[in-house]
Amino acid sequence: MSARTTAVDALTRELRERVLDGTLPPGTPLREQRLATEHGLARHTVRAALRALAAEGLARVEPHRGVRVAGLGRADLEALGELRVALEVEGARLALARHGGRLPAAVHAAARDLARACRAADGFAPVTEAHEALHHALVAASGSPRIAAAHAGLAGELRLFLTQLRPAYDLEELATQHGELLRALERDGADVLRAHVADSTRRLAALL
Amino acid sequence: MSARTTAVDALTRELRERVLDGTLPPGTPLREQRLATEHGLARHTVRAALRALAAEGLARVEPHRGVRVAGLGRADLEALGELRVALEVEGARLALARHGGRLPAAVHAAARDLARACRAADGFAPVTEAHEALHHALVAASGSPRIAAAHAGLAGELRLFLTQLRPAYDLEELATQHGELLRALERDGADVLRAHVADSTRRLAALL
DNA sequence: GTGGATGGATTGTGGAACAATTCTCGGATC
DNA sequence: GATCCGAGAATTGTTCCACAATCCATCCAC
Repeated sequence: MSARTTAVDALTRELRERVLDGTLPPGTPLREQRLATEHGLARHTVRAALRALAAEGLARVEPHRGVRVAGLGRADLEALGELRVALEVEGARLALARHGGRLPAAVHAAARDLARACRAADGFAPVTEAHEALHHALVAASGSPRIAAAHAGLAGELRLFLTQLRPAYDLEELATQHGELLRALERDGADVLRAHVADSTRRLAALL
Repeated sequence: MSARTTAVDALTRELRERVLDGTLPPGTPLREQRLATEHGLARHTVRAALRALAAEGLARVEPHRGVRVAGLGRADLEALGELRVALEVEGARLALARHGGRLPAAVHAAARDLARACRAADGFAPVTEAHEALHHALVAASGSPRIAAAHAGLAGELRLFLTQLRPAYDLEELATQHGELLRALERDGADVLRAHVADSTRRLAALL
């Protein structure tokens, strides 16, 4: 029951939600005074929340000019994809090394969850969530907290792209494709992930 | 000439310096009121600077308990090393791919600078600086801004370890070792970096 | 000793104000 | 008409002060 959360955390969470669900489109200016009065908070609190949001890559702050919801371009998407490749490939490599060339049960479970979400087909959000969870489970299985943390920090940005682009995914294909991905990882090693992530980045870039 | 910088930036910079040169040893509590009066600033300003420092990994903030200079343990060092490997290996891979299997002139120049700094032997700082610059030049040559940015964000933390450990490096060896590293990269590909970084991490860990 | 009360220190937040900077827009100039 | 310019508005950066919430150390009762 305890509202075990600070005011700036609460505001950060709400703003993050609104950015990610598209209520606040990219480029929208986030004025301190306006947000403060709207939420019944002090400007300092709003400021802190805005900086936190910027640290997640969901907003950009220009000194003396305010902060606005982060916009996205093809270059940003590609750069983000390259960073994801770096983290996921090395994460997968460590995960495989730690578990004798196999992937741990948590990863396979995440793949099953994704398949289930694809079949259920009740909305887009559960699928992207399960997809994100699978990729993160893979990285988390590396046992490397910093790689996992860096990867988790990218989740928001990635979702920002997804909510903007609403890609036309074939859900059936998405499920089987990831099942095959896990098999290929255990058979051929971590590098097969490179093509997988690069391909999904390419698909998104095509929508820009 | 313009002091084209905000107060919080200035304080962040000063605190960063003091943390990195060892004036503020790990574990030192950074009290808001104390820093505010000492520097003639408002507590809010100090708070912002402390959050910025924490975002760089140089301080840790515990809610309602304040922030203190980041301490380091073996686990932290190893986790940092794994993240560096992820970024540097993929960065090097992209750099080689972009330049037809070679490394661009900027990287070779950085290696020469390192060799020069090692021979000059006037202090430790120039060597670690040149060493950092070489590794970053390698990653920057990837042309991937996000990978480069993530790598740059690790520089502070890495230096925090170095200033604490003062490893006994054979400077002659350091220079030749990195010259050989570049040759090996161009000959055998990016993966040779893994052993290089892992080895240097191991050396540091041995001092803990 | 163990298990609280209690008070001091520190962080979290609010409110108002002012300086510094950027933005806006109506004129003056060409 | 287009461009430059300056005054005022809007917004951010910062200070000061206050108070609630939380944590911490110490002392007391048992």
